[in-house]
Amino acid sequence: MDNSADEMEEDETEWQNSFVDPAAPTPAAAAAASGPSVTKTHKIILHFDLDCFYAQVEMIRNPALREVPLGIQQKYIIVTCNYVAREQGVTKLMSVADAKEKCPELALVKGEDLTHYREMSYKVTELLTSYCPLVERLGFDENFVDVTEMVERRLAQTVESYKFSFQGHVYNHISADVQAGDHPRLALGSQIAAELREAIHSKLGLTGCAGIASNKLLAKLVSGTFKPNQQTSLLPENVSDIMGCLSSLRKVPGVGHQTAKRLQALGVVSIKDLQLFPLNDLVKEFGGPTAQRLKNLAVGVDDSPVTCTGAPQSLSDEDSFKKMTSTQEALEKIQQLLSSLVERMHKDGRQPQTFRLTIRRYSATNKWFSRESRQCPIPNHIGQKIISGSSEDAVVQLVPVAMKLFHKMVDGSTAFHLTLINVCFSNLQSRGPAVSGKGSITSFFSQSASPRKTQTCSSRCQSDSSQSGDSRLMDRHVSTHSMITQHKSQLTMNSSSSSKATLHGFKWKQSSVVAVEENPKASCSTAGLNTAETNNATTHRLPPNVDPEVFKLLPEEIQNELLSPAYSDSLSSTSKSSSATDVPHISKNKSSQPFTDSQNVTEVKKAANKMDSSDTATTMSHQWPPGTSAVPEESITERLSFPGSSDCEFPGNVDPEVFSELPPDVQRELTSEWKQQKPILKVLSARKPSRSSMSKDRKTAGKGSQANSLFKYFKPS
DNA sequence: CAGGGTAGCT
DNA sequence: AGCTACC
Repeated sequence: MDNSADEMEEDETEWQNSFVDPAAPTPAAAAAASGPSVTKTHKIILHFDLDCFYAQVEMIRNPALREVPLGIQQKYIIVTCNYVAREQGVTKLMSVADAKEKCPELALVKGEDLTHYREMSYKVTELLTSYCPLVERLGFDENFVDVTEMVERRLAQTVESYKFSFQGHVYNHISADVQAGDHPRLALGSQIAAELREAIHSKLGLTGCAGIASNKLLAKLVSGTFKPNQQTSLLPENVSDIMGCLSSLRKVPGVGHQTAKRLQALGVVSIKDLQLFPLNDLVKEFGGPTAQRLKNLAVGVDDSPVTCTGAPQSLSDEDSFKKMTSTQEALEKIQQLLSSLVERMHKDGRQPQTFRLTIRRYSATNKWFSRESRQCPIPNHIGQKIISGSSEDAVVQLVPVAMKLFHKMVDGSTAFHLTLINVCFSNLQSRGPAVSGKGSITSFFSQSASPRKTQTCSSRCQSDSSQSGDSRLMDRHVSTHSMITQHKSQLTMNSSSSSKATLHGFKWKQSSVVAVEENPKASCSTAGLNTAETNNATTHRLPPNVDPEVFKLLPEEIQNELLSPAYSDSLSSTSKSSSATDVPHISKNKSSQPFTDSQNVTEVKKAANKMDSSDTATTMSHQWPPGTSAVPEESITERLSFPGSSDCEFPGNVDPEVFSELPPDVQRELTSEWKQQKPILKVLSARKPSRSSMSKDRKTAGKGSQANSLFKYFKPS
């Protein structure tokens, strides 16, 4: 069941190997194990895809929602829905009207504010990153992980070949010849995938699918073959099967609408068409590189590396609407968007150098895409205000800047009709001690300074957990993985503890999530209380003169020595309280009343209990020992927020206790009323809705705009 | 396409 | 600045 013990000897040699010859990706170890193919350097890529992500996040926030059909609504469409709703015929991207027709009982949660999703999304990425540094995000709910090196290490230290069994499904699996060729590595990959999925579940409460294959394309394609909460490995001999099964070229990631249309014009509609289509003709249409890439994709070849995503390169906020026809409306919308964007930017900690405004105009024909944008540098003094937390000032000074850009696109004196406005900060710079020229891994260590792309992550992973004498649980990685915590702080991944700044923008610095630790039981109930203590737990900052690339290759004790001064900072988690659009949650339609409030509590608990036991992987050939399945029960129940919970935001004159005694339908009605009345505009601090924000602090900004009045921007100048 | 993000190439 | 792609 577990690795027998082969111990730290192994580790040491590993370290030395890496240290001595950092350039060779897989040194002796690779050759040692299994077979001839060494140079081939077949990669093992994992693709993770969380199940109905937004719905899961909402179900964690309010577990009562687990039992009812739930849709996440943005404007008039259901962007995703839970599996209860899917059973009733609701699908992604269905209109609210259609969805309600299919399922009158559908509970709806507004999902336009992405805050919670974004936060959870980064927690997942961070968690994965803490096990293996090569992680690439794709949207909020998918991640690629290159585990090639981790696999090699395990291969090198595993003697018993019978251990190479697959976890989860194997695509089109027929023969059980698990020994051949790449199978052992894929099998190890599937074991890692299972462990990572389990970690995501136990630490974050989320379920998802994984695909295991030799490249990103294949991993992604195969991950969807068994849908909720399962995983599938793809053997090389079945690559053509999975490619052949694709119903159209559009199913190939990388072939979008436009590309598909151009191919269609050439008479290429199926995968097979593309496989057989002469490369030369393809080159004429797409150019060399793209043509080759397309041909490769058609046969399941994809050499694109897993590229560390790191912290986002831009932050944006947008809103769409049916029609906007006046400059006044635009001004207000821009102001509103800027307020939340500036706050987010502040939490990120980096200073944006560029601002961009984009719009979408209505036009009966050609109504789909076509956005226009204008951008400009952000004056330093404004940037400073953003990072220093003078958010209101920053907004006040940015609004005129934005309006200038607006008027470069929109002539305020003639009629217009807009359907979307987007504001964006980009060219994000981290101030802070010299990020070594490389622009690399440093970021993962530094706490206030930049993340940045860490190109390709230098191809080598550092230690993973694997040394485990017996707990093959990667939890052990806490000790080997450098910047993780040293002692078991039990922090709880989830929040409620808060840190002023540096949130998910880049949590990269020190994976907070991972600090959650054996003893999940204890952690959560105390989470809310302990935060002050747990927060300054332990992260380390690399001494300035230490090259991180080198650092990570060092043996653990040396690392520890280098790091000895404590670290500060916050663990992830966010002060939820600040979000105005936060709460009310169940917006329902009349016809049904899912729960009464007394039920509410018990239902919620039930739901939480169900959680873990129910779905782990399916055809797993072997299950976790009972004890290891770390149940996040408390952490889940802690998060609940239904009417009456402290999570809820009530108008000032409403006593939550009283509120909770009201009949549920009354609660709902009140809740939705408040929601509608509450303008999205988050009031930045505890301040009054100071409408007058613009009038104070007139600094005669270096150039343009005395902020005296914004009216001058109503017209083009 | 919807919706609210992202990233990369040109 | 725009397009294409991804979720």
